[in-house]
Order: sequence, then C-alpha cells, then structure tokens
Amino acid sequence: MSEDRHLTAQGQERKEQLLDHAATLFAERGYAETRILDIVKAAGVAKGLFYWYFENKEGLFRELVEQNRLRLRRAQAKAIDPAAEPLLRLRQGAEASVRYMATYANFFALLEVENMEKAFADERTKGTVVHTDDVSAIIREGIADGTIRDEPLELLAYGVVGTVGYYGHFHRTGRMPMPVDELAAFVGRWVVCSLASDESIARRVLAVHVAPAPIPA
Amino acid sequence: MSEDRHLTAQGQERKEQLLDHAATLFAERGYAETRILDIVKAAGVAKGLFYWYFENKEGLFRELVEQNRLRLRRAQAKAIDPAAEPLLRLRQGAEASVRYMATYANFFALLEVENMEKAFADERTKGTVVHTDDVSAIIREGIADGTIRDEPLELLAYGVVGTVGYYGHFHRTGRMPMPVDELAAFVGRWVVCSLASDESIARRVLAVHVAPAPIPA
DNA sequence: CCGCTCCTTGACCCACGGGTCAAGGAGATG
DNA sequence: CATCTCCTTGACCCGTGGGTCAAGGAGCGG
Repeated sequence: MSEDRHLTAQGQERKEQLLDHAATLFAERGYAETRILDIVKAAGVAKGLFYWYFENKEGLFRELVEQNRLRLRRAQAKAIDPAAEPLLRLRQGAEASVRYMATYANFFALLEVENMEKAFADERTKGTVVHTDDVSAIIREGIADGTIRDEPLELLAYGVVGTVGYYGHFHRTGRMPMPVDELAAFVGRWVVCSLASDESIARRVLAVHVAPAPIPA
Repeated sequence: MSEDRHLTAQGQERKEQLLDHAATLFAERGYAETRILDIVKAAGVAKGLFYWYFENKEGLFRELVEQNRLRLRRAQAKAIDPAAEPLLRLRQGAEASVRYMATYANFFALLEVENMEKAFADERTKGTVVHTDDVSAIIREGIADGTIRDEPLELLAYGVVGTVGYYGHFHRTGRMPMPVDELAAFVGRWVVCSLASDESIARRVLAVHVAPAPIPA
C-alpha cells in the first residue's frame, strides 16, 4: 500500500475481514505472536493482499485501535442521559463502559497490547486522553455544584477511567465469574462512592435505577 | 544454561547487572523491541554470556518479574502498621505501593509488558492474585467489623489493586506532573472513600497522619 | 471487445535476531 | 604448577517472518 487507496465495496469488506481476524488472533495469542501470515490465512487470502490494504502490521493495529475507540465512545454517549446530574452521568458512563468492554473483549485486549510496544504509546495516550477529557468535563460540573469531592480534577478523572479499565480487564481475563451487568452495577457504585462529596449525595445517585442499555454494533 | 548453575559472587553480580540493564531497556523501548544483543552490549559483555546465566529472554523476564514482586511486597509490609484498623492499613498499603511503583518505575513498566505476551499471562495472574489475597484478607476484617461497605469481597479487592496499579501507571507514563507523595496521599484518600461504609469512618481514617516511609532497596 | 482500475495470487528475497559452540582466560585449591 | 570449576568470548548457523513483485483475474464503462 503506497498512498490512500480508493476502495470499492468489495475492497472495504475484505479490509474489515482482515481487521476482524486480526483482532481475534491478537486477542488469542497476543500481538507479537501473531504473524501476518496467520491473519491472511485466517481470512483465507494470500499474503500479498495484506499489503494492498495496510502499510504493515502496525498500520493495521492502529486502525483497529481507532475503530475500537470510536465504538466505545458511541456506547458511552448512548448510555448517558444528558439531563441527569453529573455524578449520575458518570455512573451511567462507567456502567456502559464496563459492559462494552465485556462485549468487545477481543478488541479491548488490544489496548493492553499497546502497553508493551513503545511504538504505540502515543496512540494509547491519545485514547485515554479523549476518554479522560470526557470524564473531566462532567467531574468539573460536579465539583462546581458541590456534589463531587473537591480534589484535583485530573486525579479524579484518572481514577474513574482507571477503575473502569481495570474491572474490564479483570473480567476479560476471567478472574470474575459473574454476569457483566452485575459487575457493571458494582463499578457504578464504586465510582459514585469514590467521588461523592458526601453520603447523602451518594445515596441519592445510587437510588436511581440505571437500565442496562444494549451495546450497539 | 542447561541446569541450575552454582554462581560465585562474581557470577551473581554479573547476573544482577544483566537483569538491571534488561529492565532499563525493556522500560525504555519495550520487551519485544529489546534484543538480547542490546542487553549484553549495555552490560558490556559478549552475547554468549547471556546464555550462561539465563535459559533465554523469557527466562530472564520471569526472574525480573519475580524479583520485582518480592520487593513490592516487602515495601508494603514495611508500611503497614499491624495494630491499625483495617481501612487504615489498606490506606497505608496503597500509599506505599504508589510510592514504590514510582521509585521502581522501570521495573514496573515490565508488568505491563506482560499484558501483551500471552505466554506471561500466568505470571501476571499469579502476581495479582498474591496482591489481591493480601488485600482481601484486610478487607474481610473491615467488612466483619462494619467499617467497610458490604460488597463482594473480591470485587472490592480488585478495586483497590486496580486503583493503585492505574495511578502508578499514569504517573509512570508522565501524565501526572506532581510529586509522588502527593499522588500517593490522594490514592490513599480515594481508596478510603471507595471502601468506607460511612462518612464518619472515612473521616476518622483520613484524620490519621501517614508518614511516607522510605522505599527499601 | 478494449482498456481501465481494482483486486488477488504465491513464489521469492533477505535482514534480523535467537541460540550454539569450541576455545580460551581467570582464580581457587591441593 | 596441575587441574578444576567458573566465567567469557565472538564467529557461526539457521529458522522465521516482514516485505516485494510480476503476473493474472474480475468487473465495468465506453
């Protein structure tokens, strides 16, 4: 692949196929252990075709990450009720994220892969930054109206992002034999308890029933 | 290296050198991107010598992980006052962990490396399990005496381990331009707020002054 | 049916890096 | 000084897997 290709519908589909198979293989055996040959074999095509669609393995990986990032964001946006108070919105977002991560566990294992390859550090950071910014904006509101503890904004935001990520990770790696919805609900409670500036606020937010929204494709 | 070697003092030292240089390189550029040749070059020895001390790259890696695990545990144990109440002990442990992770950032970047290489999944799990078990034991006490929220034990434990890990990670990757002690203190507060069964208990535990213990070598 | 772009193939090239090995120093011990 | 174990060297072997390429379908517009 030299420049930007102009893909037909068929081409687009083939590309998606390759992305999907790659994601599965990466999740199964890790990034480094997945050969380009494995990917094309899984998709049932010849090796040379890979380079028709992607610069190289790293290029494919970046596309996969980007794709995944957009999907997660969409899922979060869908789950959040814009009219709700800040803390509740955070709870909704956190629960949706956990459910999303469980559903697309394969894709998500990828983000962890990034950790090891220094080359992807920037990608990863970018993703987290976007997520963190979203969260920060909500937290800021909460601090302003006094419902969230007055601590450094960034620290709180990282706490939320981190918590969601970790529970997603533990669930994905099979260390939590429980239904996703139950885990998601727990994480929602955890986040609320961590952030609420006092007990009555926490109780109020926890009293609201959050319906598990379906994860969009 | 075929069987277990009998190392002289000199040999032991050389081995440590290799481990140290490897850790630095892994942290700098990642596991996969570090060649055995890079490691021996950094240590100023010939390539063949590597195989005198280690089975292969993976063997060295495992040793590094194990070494690191023991150090962290020692740091935690040192920071915890056995006479204190459960929630306070958790706070002390969490703060010590964050400080430890910052001090030995290089070593810790390693644990993240494990994520991508499926071969190390068991190692990683083992490490987390040990840590989680330690935390669980303390949480159980707290739930029993009513100072900690009555939620599934495992979930709470993962929350603590995860929080510490994530903040350590964020700090390590330079996304938190602040003194370690400040961050550690924040994480301590976060953990307490997340776990405390009510506000008065949280306040009581947070009122205690926790002196930043020096990190042992 | 020509010519065009898009798609697909699989053999081929080759650098890279993991792992081996025979040979040799270096220090202790009798 | 003989000898033994421990340590060190760097050239060498070789499989692996990333990346290339020339050639050939396949569908479409003119």
